[in-house]
Amino acid sequence: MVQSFFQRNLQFNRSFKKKLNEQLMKVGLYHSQWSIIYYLKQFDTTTLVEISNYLDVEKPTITRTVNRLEEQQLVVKIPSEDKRERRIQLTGKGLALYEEAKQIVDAFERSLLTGIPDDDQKKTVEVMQLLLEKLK
Amino acid sequence: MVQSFFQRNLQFNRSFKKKLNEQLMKVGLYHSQWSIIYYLKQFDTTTLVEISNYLDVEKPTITRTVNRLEEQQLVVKIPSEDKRERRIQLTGKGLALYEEAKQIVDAFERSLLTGIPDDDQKKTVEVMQLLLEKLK
DNA sequence: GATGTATAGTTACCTAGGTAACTAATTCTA
DNA sequence: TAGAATTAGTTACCTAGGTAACTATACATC
Repeated sequence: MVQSFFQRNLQFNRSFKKKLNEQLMKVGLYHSQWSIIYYLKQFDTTTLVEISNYLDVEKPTITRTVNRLEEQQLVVKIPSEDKRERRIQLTGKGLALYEEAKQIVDAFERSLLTGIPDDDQKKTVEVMQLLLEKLK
Repeated sequence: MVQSFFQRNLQFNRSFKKKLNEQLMKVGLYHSQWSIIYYLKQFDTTTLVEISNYLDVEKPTITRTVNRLEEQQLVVKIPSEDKRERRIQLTGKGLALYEEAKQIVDAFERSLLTGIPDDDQKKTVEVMQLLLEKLK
């Protein structure tokens, strides 16, 4: 049975998330938590809406994941001047975990990408980017 | 902020599933239900384990989705000689829905892929396939 | 033939995504 | 400036993925 372009992508994605979760288990994180921690590291303080826009994930999903990070004391929510929003920030513990997780994720991604020519990687990213734009 | 190869793939995948679900809503299906119906159409009768192996999705997930298809009377479970297994089959209603959904999915996928050169598509599939094998 | 192992499927429970509808605060506008 | 519209975030509830542990049947082996 021939698999369509998209079926293949769905399948790759399931496997990738599974293995990435396995790796991140070493530091007690899930991949969605990692995405948020990674974003927070780059931007110091941010809001739920900013995370939602950047990751293109709906707000309720982000709310839930951030709450779990807060329970683990990896982030704190700081009241803002605009009383609607609360600025989210990595704690010391969160920053330390970032460093640990970064090693793991980098090694994992490198191990997957080695042996795949740069041109092929670039072309694939181009195609994904184009498809993403067409979806919107 | 530069997005990694994999972050981009995760994002594309979220958007793709979202839009595919929107399309399939027209016939009251979710994309995971569609994957199973599509597989059943090709193989006439099959088992839960076969579906699980082919889609590379764990058994409990398949169990749940197949049960929902059964509730909608799109599939039936037929007792087998081997009393452990139950062979799963599309009903008439399921087959009719397959035809409807196929039109929708084909049109959706075509609209996304038009304008993307065949070579680029092929290269992308190659890369995904290679990455998938490396994951195992 | 009894016992141990493998297989099909289910149940319970976890995270990750979504939508709809809501509150509270802010901003826009007539 | 009062009222309308927008925005930040939350709550409730849906499907989709996962793991662990279980039952029942089948098969293998001693």
